[in-house]
Amino acid sequence: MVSIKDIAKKAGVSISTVSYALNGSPKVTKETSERIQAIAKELNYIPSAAARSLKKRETKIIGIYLTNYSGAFYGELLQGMMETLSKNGYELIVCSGKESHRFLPERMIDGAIILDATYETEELLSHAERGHKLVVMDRRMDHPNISQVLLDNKAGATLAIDHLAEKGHRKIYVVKGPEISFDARQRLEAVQKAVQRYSQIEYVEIDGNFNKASGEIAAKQIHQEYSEPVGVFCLNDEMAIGVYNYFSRTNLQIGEDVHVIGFDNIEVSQYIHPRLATINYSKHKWGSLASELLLNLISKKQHEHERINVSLIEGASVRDR
Amino acid sequence: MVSIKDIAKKAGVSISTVSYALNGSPKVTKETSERIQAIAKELNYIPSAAARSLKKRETKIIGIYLTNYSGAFYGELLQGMMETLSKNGYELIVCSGKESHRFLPERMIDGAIILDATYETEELLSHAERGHKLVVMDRRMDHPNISQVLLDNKAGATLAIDHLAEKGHRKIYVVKGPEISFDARQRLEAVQKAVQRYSQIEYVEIDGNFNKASGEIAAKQIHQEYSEPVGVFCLNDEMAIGVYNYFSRTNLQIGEDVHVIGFDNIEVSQYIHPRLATINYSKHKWGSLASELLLNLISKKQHEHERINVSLIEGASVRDR
DNA sequence: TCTCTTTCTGTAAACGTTTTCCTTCATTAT
DNA sequence: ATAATGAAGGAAAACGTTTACAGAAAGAGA
Repeated sequence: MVSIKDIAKKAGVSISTVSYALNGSPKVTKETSERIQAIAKELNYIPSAAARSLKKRETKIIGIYLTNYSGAFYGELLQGMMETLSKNGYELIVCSGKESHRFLPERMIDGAIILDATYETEELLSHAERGHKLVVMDRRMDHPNISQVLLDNKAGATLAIDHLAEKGHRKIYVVKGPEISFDARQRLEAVQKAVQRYSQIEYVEIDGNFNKASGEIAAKQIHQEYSEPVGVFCLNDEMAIGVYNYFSRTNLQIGEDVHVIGFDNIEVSQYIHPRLATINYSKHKWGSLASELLLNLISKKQHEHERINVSLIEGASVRDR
Repeated sequence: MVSIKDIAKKAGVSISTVSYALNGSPKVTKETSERIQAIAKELNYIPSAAARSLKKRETKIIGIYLTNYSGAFYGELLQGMMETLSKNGYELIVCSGKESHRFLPERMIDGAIILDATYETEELLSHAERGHKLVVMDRRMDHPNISQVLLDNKAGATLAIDHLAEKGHRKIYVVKGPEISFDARQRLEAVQKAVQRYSQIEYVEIDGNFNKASGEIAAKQIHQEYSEPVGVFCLNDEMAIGVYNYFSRTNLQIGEDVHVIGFDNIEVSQYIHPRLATINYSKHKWGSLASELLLNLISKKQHEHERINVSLIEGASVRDR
């Protein structure tokens, strides 16, 4: 591997001059600088990231922690992050797997964005305590080294229940999410509050796990109890897909007998029939905002709390009763 | 930041002893070792990744290069990679964005898996030439530092055409992929060859881009020219979804008037109606095999070429004419 | 001519590890 | 008693940068 030492030798200057030249410092004359640059190129010089980050104590890399990459869900989100970060000279890497947790404390990355409910809050806190910068998207945390940007789950869940109620539904099922998910808990809480406002509504909770399989299981239960048209609020779209899937094998029709609304507006939701009513929000903005807050945290050292707005998307999966 | 120097001072030993103790070397007695470990824990010591990789010239991190993260497609693939890698003490990071190309030459990662047609073959070659280890999944390359694992696109495309022909289709449209994609080129080539075997088949190519939008545009053309039932082979499932989407707004029915088969068997394909006929392969295996080859390349320094088998999945989207 | 700036370049320390040699000391064999 | 062996630990170099500081040369002001 060719290092600045080799360049220095070839150029007949010291390594510091090479370093200055390569970093465009004004401390070295234009001619020398250009001569050095030329030699560097000629020798195919590439700096060592390890050496540089050892000395500079930064890597210009940000990590995003995800539980699993599945779901078209993440595409837009990551795109939003990448754009904001690369505009500011940072790179994004996607991390998963228990061992990757070490990236932050070992200073392999300059900061982390967390969207992984299995990451212990304790652990995050200890990182923050050590001076590492974090943005959480999946929990509420208050610490000078942690910013947060959360979905307005409460508004979204309320919107969903109101939509079903408005369409005349009196019997409403809610397919819940996993206990570990902050979003799931917040959505459920809002549902419970919203539903209280409608005294005539009969409300039933069914366990769910945010994946298609649990949507199918929930659908089965709904099917077995079925006697009249019902509304079903799946706390995410993926479970709603599971519900569709189940009912496609029965004689009950989505949007006729079973009225379904989801949450997230994932890409598939617009391609299934009937179009899934759901709660939408900008994944792109969520990602870019999270990145922005992280950069602020790193440079200006100020932590902030932001919220992402949601809106209702109507679909033929929910119609008048 | 606490370093081994601090530990050494507190333990009253030299830094080399600390290093040995922390790395479980037999050069230091069990008692000393345990004492040092305890002090390390007490001081909350975390090693510096930069310092270590500077010295050891390895990071135990593998990078996978993707163009864009969209598509449920990647979930399983990455899962397969992660499993194989973590079993061998490696971490996986997902890289995107032009700047992330530097990770490999700067030795931030020990090897890379390429699934990104926009990555120049030239560039890959120059990395390999420098001694870096690569596995390509999206092109054919022959170099001692490069292994490859490709889909059997030829078999898949042939299977698709044969399936349509077998179902009695005489007019077949092929919605192509982008010129830049190796998979697209291979599939098209195989289609052209396969179609020659059926003299009575009328065969039409339509441009496509591997995304839903181009599927819709292709569908529009097919619709305009429509006179009798046709078969449509979309070179990937995503475009097939676009075709579904277009025809859902017309009076022509998929599986009745327009018979569609895709390629990839992405998750959505089984949730749309009618079920999309497609060419399937194990994304999990593709990923784990790629990782395995990379590890072999790194440890045993031998390069290999592998192929992933494909199979036909029938669906109601293709029926007898 | 001498000193004072200014402009350029070099010296050397530092970042935090790993690892190759040494040194020391105790144990055993002769 | 002496030499040989082995065990335990230490000193120091090395990995490839960055950067504070020092030094030299050259031009300008006195």
